Order: sequence, then structure tokens, then C-alpha cells
Amino acid sequence: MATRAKYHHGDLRAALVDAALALVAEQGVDALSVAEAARRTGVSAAAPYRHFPTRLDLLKATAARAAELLAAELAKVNELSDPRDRLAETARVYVRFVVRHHAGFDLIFDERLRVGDQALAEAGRAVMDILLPIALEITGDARAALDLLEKHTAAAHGYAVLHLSGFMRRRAPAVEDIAEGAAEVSRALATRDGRSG
Amino acid sequence: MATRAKYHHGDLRAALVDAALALVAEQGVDALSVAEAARRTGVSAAAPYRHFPTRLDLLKATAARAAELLAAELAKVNELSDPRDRLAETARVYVRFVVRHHAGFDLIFDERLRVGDQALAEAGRAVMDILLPIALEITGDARAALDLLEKHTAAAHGYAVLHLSGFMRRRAPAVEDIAEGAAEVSRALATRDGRSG
DNA sequence: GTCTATAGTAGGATAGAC
DNA sequence: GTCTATCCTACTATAGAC
Repeated sequence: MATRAKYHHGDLRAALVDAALALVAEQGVDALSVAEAARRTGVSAAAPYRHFPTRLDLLKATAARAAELLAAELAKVNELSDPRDRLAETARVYVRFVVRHHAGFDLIFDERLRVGDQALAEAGRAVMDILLPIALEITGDARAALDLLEKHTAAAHGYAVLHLSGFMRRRAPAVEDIAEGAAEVSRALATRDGRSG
Repeated sequence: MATRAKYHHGDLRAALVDAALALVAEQGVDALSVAEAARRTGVSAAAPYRHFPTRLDLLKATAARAAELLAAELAKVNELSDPRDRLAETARVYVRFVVRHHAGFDLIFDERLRVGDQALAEAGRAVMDILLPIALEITGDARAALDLLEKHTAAAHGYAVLHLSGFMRRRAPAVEDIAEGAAEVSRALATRDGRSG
């Protein structure tokens, strides 16, 4: 089909980022290579360097794309009325995301990627702009909201990556079990901070 | 000195594992290479293959060594009388360990490393043999103890790895701040489960 | 903007000498 | 058990043709 043959003519940059994202999902961040991303996109190994000066730049763009996708997932949560329910749901969403993409806040907020990358910084901020108001609604206080969010995030991230390594698999083989565990921690923390429940 | 010149004659295997451990601590698990471990130990690139058939086997031994070191650190906690204090302290110890070694349960319990490696399996079990009794003392119930331990571990691990990526650094620049956050989550969870606080 | 070709680097792993 | 020498593979990045 013409569509397929011209795929990388339309937007090779985006196609490479998609390929990179898939690579990260399959084998982790360190397995990302410019050559393999090019191979999967159907172009030569040199082609990507027109769009990304170095491997690191491709990785930055991939992290930014991941942040956008995560923000889109998290944005869906706002249907629930109780902020504690919403926060707990973001834990589930986050766990599913990390398990699916083999990347999360560790990639999106990686110091080494953020140097001089405004797109990534903005994409990361967009994620926080979804989470912070929820936490703030629970605590009523900015400092406490950050504290709650920090704990909530740490737990969700820990659950996700330990699931990926296999540590959690004996007790909780399914991703949803893991997501539920993270949600429970979130709820335990939010209940404390909200002085209700 | 004779000691230095004969270093790798005494126990090259252990020396390689030490070098591997240092490498992981500096650059992460994926940066571990047999060649570099050999270089640092002062032997040729071929020498390690007498002791480890493949890179993966060196990594397995490294994970086992990490588990032993972690168990030794955790074992020191048993001075405190209140089990909630002890559990919270293991969170601090764990965070410090992961930040220092760039590895924790994700490495020690990695599925891919555990296949057919009894030493690693035993070292991992030794770690759990320290933590489980503490959790059991808090909950009184085996199922609840596993659940508490899972949440406690996820939070501590999440805190540690997110600190390493840089995510936590703006709010909590020091490792001890991170360790404290993990300890607080542990305490929040334990208080719930122990129905006292 | 993409290609082919190529230089340079680094690592995994094996063979055979010592 | 350790060495040197070697093969193979894979990747980053650049130069120059199209």
C-alpha cells in the first residue's frame, strides 16, 4: 500500500519515536538503539541522525512521548467524584502504564534527559498538573499534598517495577493485582492525610 | 606488594564479583560487562570465563552477593523492640542500600537470574527470613504479613529508584529524606494493620 | 531526507600457548 | 588458571552520493 511505503516520508521523526517506545516497552530503556529503531521503521541506520543528533536525543523525545501518553491516561480519571477514589485510580493507571511501557517517572523525570529539553520538561509538568490538584483536594495544604503525592507515587512505581522484575509474581501474578496493591497504599495514605475514611 | 600482585590468584571469582558489584553501583545493571570487571580486577578479558561461563552467570553471582550484603544490613535492625519501629527501620536500610548499590529486590529477585541458581535463591530467601517475622509480629496473620510486606517493600523500592532517577531530588535532595519518606509509609501501613498507633 | 559505505568502539566468547 | 590472539557481533556516528 502507498500508505505503508510512504510511512517514514510523512513523519519519520514520529515513527522513530514510536519504534523507540516499542523497543523500550519490550526490552527496557537500555536496549534502545538508534540502529534498531531505524530497522523497525524501515529506514537506514543513518536516517535517524537527520532528526536526532545522538541516541540521547532520541531517548529524550521518547521520554517526552511517554509523558504525553501517561498524561492522556491519567486525564481519564476525573470522572470519579471523591478525590481519594481518583488518586487511588491514578495508582492503577500508573501501574498499568509502567508495566506496559517498561517506563514511567524514572524515565520521564530522569535528570540526564531533562538537561536542555523543554519539550520533556513540559510533558512532565503536564503529568504533575493532573496529579497535584487531586492531592491538594485531599489534603487542603500544598506541602501535605506534595508529601502525599510523593508517597503515593513511590508506592505505585515500586509495585510496577518489582512486578516487572518478577518479585511480585508469585503472590500477585496479574497486573491488576499489582495495580490494586498500589491503589490500596494510595488509599491508606490519603485516608490518613484527609482525616476521614 | 605481594598481596596486590597475587590478589586474583587467591580468589579471582570473588574479586570479579566485587568489581561487578562496584560497576553496577556506578552505572547500573546493564552497564555490567565481563570485560570491564576483568579490567578492574587486573586480569585479561578471557580470565573470567574460567569462573563464569557467560555474562549472565557473573550477574547471577553479583545478585547473590548483593542479597548477602543486604541481609547483613537488615539483620542489624533487630535491636529495636517495637516491630513497627523495626519494619520502618528496614525501609531506611533498604533505601540506603539501593541508592548505594543501584540494585535491590529488582536484581535479587529478577526472574531471569533465578533460573537454575540455587545460591541466588537461598540468598534471597535469607533476606525474606529477616523481614517476614517482623511483619508477622505486627499483623499476627501470615496472609496479612505478606500483604504488609509487599506494600512496605514496594514503597521503599519506589522511593529509592525514583531518587536515583532524580525525580525526588528537588523536594528531598538527601538520601536520608528519601529513607524517611519510605519509613513513614511503612509506619502508616503497619499502624493500620496492627490496629494501634 | 534518505541512501550506501565506512571508521571507530566495545563487548561476548573461544582456541591454543604457557 | 591465566595469558595472547582472534572472531564475531552490534552499535554510534560521519562522509559523500543521490
